[in-house]
Amino acid sequence: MVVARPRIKDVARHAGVSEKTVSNVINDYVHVSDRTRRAVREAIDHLGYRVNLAGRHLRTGRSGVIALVVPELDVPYFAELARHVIRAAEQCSLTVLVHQSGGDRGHELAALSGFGSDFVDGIILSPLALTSDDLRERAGAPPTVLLGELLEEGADHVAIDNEQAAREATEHLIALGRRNILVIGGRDAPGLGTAEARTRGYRAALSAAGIAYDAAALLPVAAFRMPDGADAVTRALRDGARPDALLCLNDQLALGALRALYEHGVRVPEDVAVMGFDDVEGGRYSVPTLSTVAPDKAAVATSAVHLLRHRIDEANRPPDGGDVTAAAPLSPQDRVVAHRLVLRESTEGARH
Amino acid sequence: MVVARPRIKDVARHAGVSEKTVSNVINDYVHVSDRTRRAVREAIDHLGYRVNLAGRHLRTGRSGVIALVVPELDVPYFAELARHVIRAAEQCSLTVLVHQSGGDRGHELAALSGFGSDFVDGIILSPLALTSDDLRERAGAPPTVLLGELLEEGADHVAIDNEQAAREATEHLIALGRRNILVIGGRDAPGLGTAEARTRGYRAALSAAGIAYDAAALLPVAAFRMPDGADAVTRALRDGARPDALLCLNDQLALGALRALYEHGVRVPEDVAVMGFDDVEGGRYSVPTLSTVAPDKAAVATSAVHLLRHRIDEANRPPDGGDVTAAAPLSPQDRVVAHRLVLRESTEGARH
DNA sequence: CAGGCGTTGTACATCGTTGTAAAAACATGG
DNA sequence: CCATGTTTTTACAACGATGTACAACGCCTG
Repeated sequence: MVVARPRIKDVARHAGVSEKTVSNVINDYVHVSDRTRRAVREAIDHLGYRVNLAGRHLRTGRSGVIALVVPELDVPYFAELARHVIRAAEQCSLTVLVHQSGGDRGHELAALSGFGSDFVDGIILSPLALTSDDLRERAGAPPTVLLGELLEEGADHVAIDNEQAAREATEHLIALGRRNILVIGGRDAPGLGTAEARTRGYRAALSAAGIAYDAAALLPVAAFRMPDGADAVTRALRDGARPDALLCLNDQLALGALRALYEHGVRVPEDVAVMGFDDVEGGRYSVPTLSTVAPDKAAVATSAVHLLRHRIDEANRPPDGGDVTAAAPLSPQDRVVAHRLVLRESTEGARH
Repeated sequence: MVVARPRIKDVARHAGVSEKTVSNVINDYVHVSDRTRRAVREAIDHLGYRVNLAGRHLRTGRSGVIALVVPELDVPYFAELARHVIRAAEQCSLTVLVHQSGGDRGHELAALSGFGSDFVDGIILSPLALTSDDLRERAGAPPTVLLGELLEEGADHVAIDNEQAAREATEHLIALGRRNILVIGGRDAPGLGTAEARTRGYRAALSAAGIAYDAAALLPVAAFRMPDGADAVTRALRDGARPDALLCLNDQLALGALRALYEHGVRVPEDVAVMGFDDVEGGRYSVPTLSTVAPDKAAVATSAVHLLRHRIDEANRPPDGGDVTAAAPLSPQDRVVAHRLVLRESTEGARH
């Protein structure tokens, strides 16, 4: 026969105290004598009690679950990021629910306001299709941290300095003597996304080096995945482009590009140097290995999680009894995380 | 000012009915007159009501959340699988919590019995380190579906026919005239894991072709990732092995192996043919592209989710009033999902 | 030793929903 | 018009935990 799981009342009875006292012990309330604390702990261990999260959730309004919303989990960058986020959340006693938006605005919106609001304590969102307007109207939504370029003033976000990173990457290519640099995934809109920021960095580097900028160097892509990178390169070559370098706005595009270049008999890096972004594992084992901009993914994840944790606690503090010492609600945070250039064969060639 | 979210009682008041009636409408209870049903629907829309999952969870004991437990999310196979599982779960109105076990038995055990039991309605577990004993003792755990080789009789599980798949892959290599086939990640234990099953298939193919089996052909790895594949190959070559084919027990090992072979100036497939397992996207763009065993991942995911959904509903049905028509509890299911060989450059060479 | 204060412990109500059981409303047939 | 059966609706009590408010206790001080 299956023994029913013990409840707080069973522990209370077993320890000879009230239910509330057990609750106090569980929640590390200060004013509990060592004697009773020990007794309760013992009862808990003895019965194998563990709190029922449904009850706690209903009572406290917090579930201990946060949502991570990414476009696609099978894009390695997001998978690696998710891994770090889950790890970091664990440290903060949070559990992570992973959602995929498919880069779809509807899904992202739903994530932002909808499904979560009574189930999830907070949201970490890596937006692809959202606009600033969407963000502005998120009333009643749980605390949210955005990953990637800042879309809207009032929101917390965590990212590397994409413009600067792209500039450094481009400067590296220029330093190699390359002048005709195509940008796979580049976008010259005034927009606020990551692609736009990286494109700005590219232009800044060109301009600083006195190289003319040609909008035709930006090759748009439907998605940031390998097939798109391969297609873009194939199309460009067929259209007569003769680049001596590619700045690919993520590693998936770059890996697809490497493949397409190989198929066209173009040597990397001799004929064309290739840079990516993200430093995914695949780029460390490709042929040739891929030079890339490596964001500190662990730092992105921990920053986002800690920031979110802070917001959650903040939102849950008693409605401020005018206590002057109480920390004022934190102003919107822009956390910039470190990145570095990782130079490998696709720009520097094999070591001898 | 923020308006508090409406509760069921607000809807009830607004529609002029009892709370229970609202609940009945929400849950599509049959005996509600069309008139009241409409009125309640209208009130719901008008107030923008949405059920509070905490309350429902506490009352019903079900959260609508299932856990997916994989060793590491940044192994592309698991990321791709997770994507499919999340999709499939969505179809069944289930939400997915992703856990990473790190291939650690402790974590897997915790997943199996611990954290979930009052929070998660069911578990999909891709075990790496669990033993049959661990599985047998999962009392009081929520319904569980295992992915991968069957570890224990009483458990539901979903997998491809790993032994057969490995046999086909090996036969393909043999048909190419290869005789000296190393198995990266091979394991000859009597064990029950996926690696063991694939190794059996390899041996069966050798034996059928009259090729002698040498246990030294099995190259153990610490993990099933690119570095391990590269290391294994490097070590083997240094030790004087001169294989003409590699059967890598997953694509990550294979991609690592490709890189190592390249570094040693070994041509693929001319000198050494390489096969992997899983058909991850990386293998479609590697140089050379990777021949592999492609499991129907979407089918694995949907089978697992549907099976789990079934178990959850089953576990929640009223304790059977002797109704003869009630479906008997399903016996443990072994679902075998289709796979196929995908032949690419790493065994067949480039097309001309 | 009364009075005051800070520490420990408890009774009770409550979070939002749904199952139970029974009442109310409605139909049907004699 | 009443007995009978079938819908439709409702009151009430849970589910398990914790916040509030207060009682009990010990200790110190005057």
